Amino acid sequence: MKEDPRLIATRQAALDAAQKILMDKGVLHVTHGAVSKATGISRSTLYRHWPDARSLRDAAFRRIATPPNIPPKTDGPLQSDLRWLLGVLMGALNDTPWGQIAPQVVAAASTDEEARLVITEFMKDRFASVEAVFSAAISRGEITADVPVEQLIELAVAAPYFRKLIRHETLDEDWLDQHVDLLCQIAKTNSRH
Amino acid sequence: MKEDPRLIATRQAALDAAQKILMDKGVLHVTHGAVSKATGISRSTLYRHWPDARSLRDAAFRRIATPPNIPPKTDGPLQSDLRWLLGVLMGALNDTPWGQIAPQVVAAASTDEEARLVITEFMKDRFASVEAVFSAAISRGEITADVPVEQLIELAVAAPYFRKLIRHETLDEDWLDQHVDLLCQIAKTNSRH
DNA sequence: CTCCTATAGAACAATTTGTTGCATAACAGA
DNA sequence: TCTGTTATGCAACAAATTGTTCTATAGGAG
Repeated sequence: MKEDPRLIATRQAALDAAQKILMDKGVLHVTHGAVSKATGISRSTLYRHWPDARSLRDAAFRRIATPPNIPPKTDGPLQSDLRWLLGVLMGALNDTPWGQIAPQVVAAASTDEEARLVITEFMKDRFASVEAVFSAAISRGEITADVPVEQLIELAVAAPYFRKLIRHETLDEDWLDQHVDLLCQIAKTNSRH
Repeated sequence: MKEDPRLIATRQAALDAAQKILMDKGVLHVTHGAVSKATGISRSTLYRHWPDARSLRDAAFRRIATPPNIPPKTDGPLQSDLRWLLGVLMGALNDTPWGQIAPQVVAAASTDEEARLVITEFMKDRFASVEAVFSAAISRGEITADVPVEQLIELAVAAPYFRKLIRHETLDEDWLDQHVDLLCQIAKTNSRH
Protein backbone atom coordinates (compact mmCIF):
# COMPACT_ATOMS: atom_id res chain seq x y z
CA MET A 1 0.00 0.00 0.00
CA LYS A 2 1.32 3.35 -1.05
CA GLU A 3 2.01 6.32 1.16
CA ASP A 4 -0.64 8.99 1.44
CA PRO A 5 0.25 11.73 -1.09
CA ARG A 6 -0.69 14.37 1.46
CA LEU A 7 2.17 13.25 3.70
CA ILE A 8 4.61 13.50 0.85
CA ALA A 9 3.38 16.89 -0.27
CA THR A 10 3.53 18.33 3.22
CA ARG A 11 7.01 17.01 3.89
CA GLN A 12 8.31 18.33 0.62
CA ALA A 13 6.81 21.80 0.94
CA ALA A 14 7.90 22.11 4.55
CA LEU A 15 11.48 21.03 3.90
CA ASP A 16 11.71 23.27 0.86
CA ALA A 17 10.82 26.20 3.06
CA ALA A 18 13.07 25.03 5.89
CA GLN A 19 15.95 24.78 3.47
CA LYS A 20 15.38 28.29 2.20
CA ILE A 21 15.17 29.69 5.72
CA LEU A 22 18.31 27.78 6.68
CA MET A 23 20.21 29.31 3.79
CA ASP A 24 18.88 32.84 4.11
CA LYS A 25 18.79 33.37 7.85
CA GLY A 26 20.67 30.55 9.51
CA VAL A 27 19.77 27.62 11.69
CA LEU A 28 18.45 29.84 14.45
CA HIS A 29 15.43 30.78 12.38
CA VAL A 30 14.41 27.29 11.35
CA THR A 31 11.36 26.78 13.58
CA HIS A 32 7.92 25.27 13.19
CA GLY A 33 6.45 28.74 13.38
CA ALA A 34 8.63 30.17 10.64
CA VAL A 35 8.04 27.21 8.33
CA SER A 36 4.32 27.41 8.98
CA LYS A 37 4.21 31.08 8.09
CA ALA A 38 6.29 30.49 4.96
CA THR A 39 4.24 27.59 3.65
CA GLY A 40 0.74 28.06 5.02
CA ILE A 41 0.95 24.62 6.57
CA SER A 42 -0.49 24.73 10.06
CA ARG A 43 1.80 24.46 13.03
CA SER A 44 0.05 21.43 14.44
CA THR A 45 0.62 19.52 11.22
CA LEU A 46 4.30 20.38 11.27
CA TYR A 47 4.57 19.21 14.86
CA ARG A 48 3.03 15.90 13.83
CA HIS A 49 5.74 15.42 11.21
CA TRP A 50 8.63 16.66 13.31
CA PRO A 51 7.95 16.51 17.06
CA ASP A 52 10.54 19.12 18.04
CA ALA A 53 12.77 21.84 16.62
CA ARG A 54 15.83 19.65 16.41
CA SER A 55 14.28 16.94 14.32
CA LEU A 56 13.04 19.59 11.93
CA ARG A 57 16.52 21.06 11.58
CA ASP A 58 18.11 17.65 11.21
CA ALA A 59 15.67 16.82 8.44
CA ALA A 60 16.56 20.03 6.63
CA PHE A 61 20.27 19.29 6.99
CA ARG A 62 19.96 15.75 5.73
CA ARG A 63 17.92 16.77 2.74
CA ILE A 64 20.50 19.28 1.57
CA ALA A 65 23.60 17.34 2.45
CA THR A 66 22.77 14.37 0.27
CA PRO A 67 25.78 14.11 -2.03
CA PRO A 68 24.91 14.36 -5.70
CA ASN A 69 26.11 11.44 -7.77
CA ILE A 70 29.30 12.44 -9.50
CA PRO A 71 29.79 10.44 -12.69
CA PRO A 72 33.38 9.22 -12.50
CA LYS A 73 35.93 10.26 -15.07
CA THR A 74 39.17 8.35 -14.66
CA ASP A 75 40.38 7.88 -18.22
CA GLY A 76 43.24 10.34 -17.86
CA PRO A 77 45.34 12.23 -18.08
CA LEU A 78 45.55 12.98 -14.36
CA GLN A 79 45.47 16.71 -14.85
CA SER A 80 42.30 16.47 -16.89
CA ASP A 81 40.50 14.05 -14.56
CA LEU A 82 41.40 16.08 -11.51
CA ARG A 83 40.42 19.33 -13.11
CA TRP A 84 37.06 17.90 -14.08
CA LEU A 85 36.29 16.38 -10.69
CA LEU A 86 37.31 19.41 -8.67
CA GLY A 87 35.39 21.54 -11.13
CA VAL A 88 32.22 19.67 -10.24
CA LEU A 89 33.01 19.97 -6.55
CA MET A 90 33.66 23.68 -6.92
CA GLY A 91 30.48 24.12 -8.86
CA ALA A 92 28.52 22.44 -6.11
CA LEU A 93 30.05 24.79 -3.54
CA ASN A 94 29.31 27.83 -5.66
CA ASP A 95 25.90 27.14 -7.10
CA THR A 96 23.98 24.58 -5.08
CA PRO A 97 22.24 24.78 -1.71
CA TRP A 98 25.02 22.64 -0.29
CA GLY A 99 27.48 25.49 -0.66
CA GLN A 100 25.29 27.79 1.36
CA ILE A 101 24.29 25.25 3.92
CA ALA A 102 27.66 23.65 4.58
CA PRO A 103 28.75 26.24 7.18
CA GLN A 104 25.65 25.52 9.24
CA VAL A 105 26.31 21.79 9.10
CA VAL A 106 29.92 22.35 10.10
CA ALA A 107 28.82 24.29 13.14
CA ALA A 108 26.11 21.83 14.08
CA ALA A 109 28.64 19.01 13.80
CA SER A 110 30.64 20.40 16.69
CA THR A 111 27.81 19.83 19.16
CA ASP A 112 25.45 17.46 17.33
CA GLU A 113 26.28 13.85 16.62
CA GLU A 114 23.74 13.61 13.81
CA ALA A 115 25.21 16.55 11.92
CA ARG A 116 28.68 15.13 12.37
CA LEU A 117 27.60 11.90 10.75
CA VAL A 118 26.11 13.82 7.86
CA ILE A 119 29.29 15.71 7.13
CA THR A 120 31.79 12.90 7.66
CA GLU A 121 29.83 10.63 5.36
CA PHE A 122 29.63 13.39 2.83
CA MET A 123 33.37 13.93 2.98
CA LYS A 124 34.12 10.24 2.77
CA ASP A 125 32.21 10.23 -0.47
CA ARG A 126 34.19 13.17 -1.83
CA PHE A 127 37.50 11.64 -0.84
CA ALA A 128 36.61 8.40 -2.55
CA SER A 129 36.04 10.25 -5.81
CA VAL A 130 39.43 11.94 -5.68
CA GLU A 131 41.10 8.74 -4.63
CA ALA A 132 39.69 6.97 -7.66
CA VAL A 133 41.28 9.56 -9.92
CA PHE A 134 44.72 9.08 -8.39
CA SER A 135 44.43 5.31 -8.36
CA ALA A 136 43.60 5.33 -12.04
CA ALA A 137 46.63 7.48 -12.75
CA ILE A 138 48.81 5.03 -10.86
CA SER A 139 47.32 2.08 -12.73
CA ARG A 140 48.07 3.80 -16.02
CA GLY A 141 51.64 4.34 -14.87
CA GLU A 142 51.24 8.09 -15.23
CA ILE A 143 52.39 8.52 -11.65
CA THR A 144 53.92 5.97 -9.31
CA ALA A 145 52.78 4.69 -5.97
CA ASP A 146 55.43 6.85 -4.29
CA VAL A 147 53.22 9.91 -4.28
CA PRO A 148 51.62 10.72 -0.93
CA VAL A 149 48.09 10.16 -2.16
CA GLU A 150 46.42 10.62 1.22
CA GLN A 151 47.95 14.04 1.65
CA LEU A 152 47.16 15.08 -1.89
CA ILE A 153 43.52 14.11 -1.54
CA GLU A 154 43.21 16.12 1.61
CA LEU A 155 44.84 19.17 0.07
CA ALA A 156 42.76 18.83 -3.07
CA VAL A 157 39.49 18.98 -1.15
CA ALA A 158 40.61 21.16 1.74
CA ALA A 159 41.59 24.13 -0.39
CA PRO A 160 38.23 24.85 -2.01
CA TYR A 161 36.32 24.24 1.22
CA PHE A 162 38.63 26.41 3.25
CA ARG A 163 38.54 29.14 0.66
CA LYS A 164 34.78 29.17 0.44
CA LEU A 165 33.60 28.42 3.96
CA ILE A 166 36.25 30.05 6.06
CA ARG A 167 37.84 32.77 3.97
CA HIS A 168 34.75 33.67 1.95
CA GLU A 169 36.93 34.10 -1.10
CA THR A 170 35.77 33.48 -4.63
CA LEU A 171 36.17 30.09 -6.25
CA ASP A 172 36.70 30.65 -9.96
CA GLU A 173 38.19 28.89 -12.93
CA ASP A 174 41.53 30.65 -12.69
CA TRP A 175 42.00 29.69 -9.10
CA LEU A 176 41.06 26.10 -9.82
CA ASP A 177 43.54 25.90 -12.69
CA GLN A 178 46.36 26.96 -10.41
CA HIS A 179 45.23 24.58 -7.71
CA VAL A 180 45.12 21.58 -10.04
CA ASP A 181 48.45 22.54 -11.59
CA LEU A 182 50.10 22.53 -8.21
CA LEU A 183 48.57 19.19 -7.21
CA CYS A 184 49.73 17.57 -10.41
CA GLN A 185 53.17 19.02 -10.02
CA ILE A 186 53.46 17.49 -6.57
CA ALA A 187 52.26 14.16 -7.89
CA LYS A 188 54.81 14.16 -10.69
CA THR A 189 57.83 15.29 -8.70
CA ASN A 190 57.11 12.46 -6.29
CA SER A 191 57.01 9.83 -9.01
CA ARG A 192 60.12 7.79 -9.76
CA HIS A 193 60.24 7.15 -13.47
CA MET B 1 38.51 58.47 35.53
CA LYS B 2 38.61 54.71 35.68
CA GLU B 3 35.82 52.35 34.76
CA ASP B 4 33.64 50.99 37.52
CA PRO B 5 35.10 47.62 38.55
CA ARG B 6 31.59 46.23 38.81
CA LEU B 7 31.09 46.72 35.08
CA ILE B 8 34.29 44.90 34.34
CA ALA B 9 33.55 42.05 36.70
CA THR B 10 30.06 41.55 35.30
CA ARG B 11 31.23 41.59 31.70
CA GLN B 12 33.99 39.15 32.41
CA ALA B 13 31.90 36.68 34.36
CA ALA B 14 29.09 36.83 31.82
CA LEU B 15 31.32 36.32 28.81
CA ASP B 16 33.17 33.51 30.55
CA ALA B 17 29.87 31.73 30.96
CA ALA B 18 28.69 32.62 27.46
CA GLN B 19 31.90 31.19 26.07
CA LYS B 20 31.48 27.96 27.94
CA ILE B 21 27.87 27.61 26.82
CA LEU B 22 28.89 28.38 23.25
CA MET B 23 31.49 25.63 23.32
CA ASP B 24 29.42 23.03 25.11
CA LYS B 25 26.00 23.45 23.59
CA GLY B 26 26.30 25.70 20.55
CA VAL B 27 25.19 29.15 19.64
CA LEU B 28 21.53 28.29 20.03
CA HIS B 29 21.85 28.09 23.78
CA VAL B 30 23.65 31.36 24.34
CA THR B 31 20.85 33.47 25.80
CA HIS B 32 20.52 36.01 28.56
CA GLY B 33 18.53 33.51 30.56
CA ALA B 34 21.13 30.77 30.28
CA VAL B 35 24.00 33.10 31.16
CA SER B 36 22.04 34.47 34.08
CA LYS B 37 21.38 31.01 35.45
CA ALA B 38 25.02 30.02 34.98
CA THR B 39 26.50 33.07 36.66
CA GLY B 40 23.90 34.29 39.13
CA ILE B 41 23.92 37.68 37.42
CA SER B 42 20.40 38.94 37.09
CA ARG B 43 18.76 39.02 33.70
CA SER B 44 18.08 42.72 33.86
CA THR B 45 21.76 43.46 34.36
CA LEU B 46 22.68 41.33 31.39
CA TYR B 47 20.14 43.09 29.24
CA ARG B 48 21.67 46.40 30.18
CA HIS B 49 25.09 45.23 29.04
CA TRP B 50 23.88 43.53 25.86
CA PRO B 51 20.50 44.78 24.68
CA ASP B 52 19.60 41.70 22.65
CA ALA B 53 20.59 38.11 22.04
CA ARG B 54 22.67 38.88 19.00
CA SER B 55 24.92 41.41 20.65
CA LEU B 56 25.54 38.93 23.44
CA ARG B 57 26.54 36.23 20.96
CA ASP B 58 28.70 38.63 19.00
CA ALA B 59 30.49 39.64 22.16
CA ALA B 60 31.17 36.00 23.00
CA PHE B 61 32.48 35.38 19.49
CA ARG B 62 34.74 38.39 19.53
CA ARG B 63 36.22 37.53 22.87
CA ILE B 64 37.21 34.05 21.82
CA ALA B 65 38.32 34.89 18.31
CA THR B 66 40.94 37.37 19.42
CA PRO B 67 44.12 36.01 17.88
CA PRO B 68 46.85 35.26 20.39
CA ASN B 69 50.08 37.03 19.68
CA ILE B 70 52.39 34.63 17.94
CA PRO B 71 56.01 35.55 18.56
CA PRO B 72 57.58 35.45 15.10
CA LYS B 73 60.36 33.05 14.31
CA THR B 74 61.86 33.73 10.91
CA ASP B 75 65.54 32.94 11.38
CA GLY B 76 65.40 29.80 9.31
CA PRO B 77 65.68 27.27 8.02
CA LEU B 78 62.29 27.34 6.31
CA GLN B 79 61.36 23.88 7.43
CA SER B 80 62.05 24.75 11.03
CA ASP B 81 60.23 28.10 10.97
CA LEU B 82 57.21 26.62 9.26
CA ARG B 83 57.09 23.68 11.56
CA TRP B 84 57.20 25.93 14.57
CA LEU B 85 54.53 28.34 13.34
CA LEU B 86 52.09 25.68 12.21
CA GLY B 87 52.75 23.88 15.46
CA VAL B 88 51.49 26.90 17.36
CA LEU B 89 48.50 27.17 15.07
CA MET B 90 47.73 23.48 15.50
CA GLY B 91 48.09 23.78 19.24
CA ALA B 92 45.57 26.62 19.26
CA LEU B 93 43.11 24.51 17.30
CA ASN B 94 43.60 21.54 19.58
CA ASP B 95 43.82 23.05 23.02
CA THR B 96 42.28 26.53 23.17
CA PRO B 97 38.68 27.71 23.14
CA TRP B 98 39.23 28.97 19.62
CA GLY B 99 39.41 25.43 18.31
CA GLN B 100 36.06 24.58 19.80
CA ILE B 101 34.41 27.83 18.90
CA ALA B 102 35.64 28.21 15.34
CA PRO B 103 32.87 26.08 13.81
CA GLN B 104 30.23 28.31 15.34
CA VAL B 105 31.94 31.41 14.01
CA VAL B 106 32.21 29.83 10.58
CA ALA B 107 28.50 29.16 10.57
CA ALA B 108 27.57 32.57 11.87
CA ALA B 109 29.75 34.16 9.22
CA SER B 110 27.51 32.83 6.48
CA THR B 111 24.57 34.96 7.61
CA ASP B 112 26.12 37.51 9.96
CA GLU B 113 28.33 40.34 8.78
CA GLU B 114 29.90 40.82 12.19
CA ALA B 115 31.00 37.21 12.46
CA ARG B 116 32.38 37.35 8.96
CA LEU B 117 34.55 40.30 9.90
CA VAL B 118 35.79 38.44 12.95
CA ILE B 119 36.90 35.43 10.99
CA THR B 120 38.37 37.22 7.98
CA GLU B 121 40.45 39.45 10.21
CA PHE B 122 41.55 36.44 12.17
CA MET B 123 42.60 34.66 9.00
CA LYS B 124 44.37 37.71 7.63
CA ASP B 125 46.45 37.65 10.77
CA ARG B 126 47.30 33.97 10.35
CA PHE B 127 48.19 34.42 6.71
CA ALA B 128 50.51 37.30 7.53
CA SER B 129 52.43 35.09 9.95
CA VAL B 130 52.95 32.38 7.37
CA GLU B 131 53.80 34.94 4.72
CA ALA B 132 56.54 36.36 6.94
CA VAL B 133 58.14 32.94 7.17
CA PHE B 134 58.25 32.49 3.42
CA SER B 135 59.46 36.05 2.81
CA ALA B 136 62.31 35.51 5.22
CA ALA B 137 63.28 32.32 3.41
CA ILE B 138 63.30 34.20 0.12
CA SER B 139 65.41 36.98 1.62
CA ARG B 140 67.91 34.43 2.85
CA GLY B 141 68.01 32.93 -0.62
CA GLU B 142 66.87 29.58 0.72
CA ILE B 143 64.06 29.58 -1.81
CA THR B 144 63.51 31.88 -4.76
CA ALA B 145 60.65 34.21 -5.60
CA ASP B 146 59.43 31.69 -8.17
CA VAL B 147 57.53 29.67 -5.59
CA PRO B 148 53.77 30.25 -5.57
CA VAL B 149 53.72 31.72 -2.10
CA GLU B 150 50.04 32.65 -2.10
CA GLN B 151 49.02 29.11 -2.85
CA LEU B 152 51.41 27.64 -0.32
CA ILE B 153 50.12 29.87 2.42
CA GLU B 154 46.57 28.87 1.68
CA LEU B 155 47.41 25.18 1.68
CA ALA B 156 49.46 25.52 4.84
CA VAL B 157 46.56 26.97 6.79
CA ALA B 158 43.71 25.25 4.99
CA ALA B 159 44.85 21.73 5.78
CA PRO B 160 44.77 21.90 9.59
CA TYR B 161 41.50 23.85 9.58
CA PHE B 162 39.83 21.52 7.17
CA ARG B 163 41.05 18.49 9.03
CA LYS B 164 39.86 19.75 12.38
CA LEU B 165 36.66 21.63 11.61
CA ILE B 166 35.24 19.69 8.74
CA ARG B 167 36.66 16.20 8.93
CA HIS B 168 36.93 16.01 12.71
CA GLU B 169 40.20 14.18 12.33
CA THR B 170 43.04 14.36 14.81
CA LEU B 171 45.80 16.93 14.47
CA ASP B 172 48.97 15.40 15.82
CA GLU B 173 52.72 15.81 15.52
CA ASP B 174 53.12 13.10 12.92
CA TRP B 175 50.55 14.60 10.65
CA LEU B 176 52.10 18.02 11.00
CA ASP B 177 55.55 16.69 10.13
CA GLN B 178 54.24 15.23 6.90
CA HIS B 179 52.34 18.40 6.12
CA VAL B 180 55.36 20.64 6.61
CA ASP B 181 57.58 18.26 4.66
CA LEU B 182 55.29 18.43 1.68
CA LEU B 183 55.04 22.23 1.81
CA CYS B 184 58.82 22.59 1.91
CA GLN B 185 59.23 20.13 -0.90
CA ILE B 186 56.89 22.19 -3.07
CA ALA B 187 58.76 25.35 -2.18
CA LYS B 188 62.11 23.83 -3.09
CA THR B 189 61.10 22.18 -6.35
CA ASN B 190 59.76 25.56 -7.45
CA SER B 191 63.01 27.37 -6.71
CA ARG B 192 65.52 27.97 -9.49
CA HIS B 193 68.99 27.69 -8.04
C1' DC C 1 30.37 60.78 54.79
C1' DT C 2 27.81 61.67 50.50
C1' DC C 3 26.67 61.34 45.83
C1' DC C 4 26.54 58.39 41.91
C1' DT C 5 25.72 54.24 39.62
C1' DA C 6 25.51 49.18 38.91
C1' DT C 7 23.07 45.40 40.42
C1' DA C 8 19.22 42.30 42.20
C1' DG C 9 14.68 41.30 42.19
C1' DA C 10 10.04 41.34 41.05
C1' DA C 11 6.29 42.36 38.21
C1' DC C 12 4.81 42.69 33.70
C1' DA C 13 3.48 42.21 28.52
C1' DA C 14 4.61 39.99 24.26
C1' DT C 15 6.27 36.31 21.78
C1' DT C 16 7.44 31.62 21.11
C1' DT C 17 6.92 26.69 21.92
C1' DG C 18 4.50 22.66 22.29
C1' DT C 19 -0.16 20.20 23.20
C1' DT C 20 -4.91 18.88 22.54
C1' DG C 21 -9.69 18.30 20.70
C1' DC C 22 -12.60 18.68 16.95
C1' DA C 23 -14.48 19.60 12.35
C1' DT C 24 -13.32 19.10 7.64
C1' DA C 25 -11.36 17.56 3.59
C1' DA C 26 -8.76 14.23 0.98
C1' DC C 27 -7.49 9.58 0.17
C1' DA C 28 -7.90 4.25 -0.49
C1' DG C 29 -10.54 0.36 -1.30
C1' DA C 30 -14.78 -1.90 -2.53
C1' DT D 1 -20.32 6.00 -5.92
C1' DC D 2 -20.13 4.86 -1.17
C1' DT D 3 -17.54 4.05 3.23
C1' DG D 4 -14.05 3.92 6.54
C1' DT D 5 -9.61 5.92 7.41
C1' DT D 6 -6.41 9.54 8.09
C1' DA D 7 -4.05 14.00 7.34
C1' DT D 8 -4.93 18.58 7.75
C1' DG D 9 -6.60 23.20 9.57
C1' DC D 10 -8.07 25.74 13.32
C1' DA D 11 -8.80 27.38 17.76
C1' DA D 12 -7.92 27.21 22.49
C1' DC D 13 -4.63 26.42 25.71
C1' DA D 14 -0.47 25.93 29.13
C1' DA D 15 4.33 26.67 29.65
C1' DA D 16 8.57 28.69 28.73
C1' DT D 17 11.20 32.47 26.82
C1' DT D 18 12.14 37.20 25.71
C1' DG D 19 12.43 41.80 26.64
C1' DT D 20 10.96 46.00 29.57
C1' DT D 21 10.42 48.76 33.64
C1' DC D 22 10.42 50.01 38.39
C1' DT D 23 12.31 50.14 43.07
C1' DA D 24 15.36 49.07 46.74
C1' DT D 25 19.99 48.17 47.84
C1' DA D 26 24.79 47.67 47.79
C1' DG D 27 29.28 49.04 46.18
C1' DG D 28 32.54 52.49 44.53
C1' DA D 29 34.45 57.47 43.89
C1' DG D 30 35.62 61.79 45.68
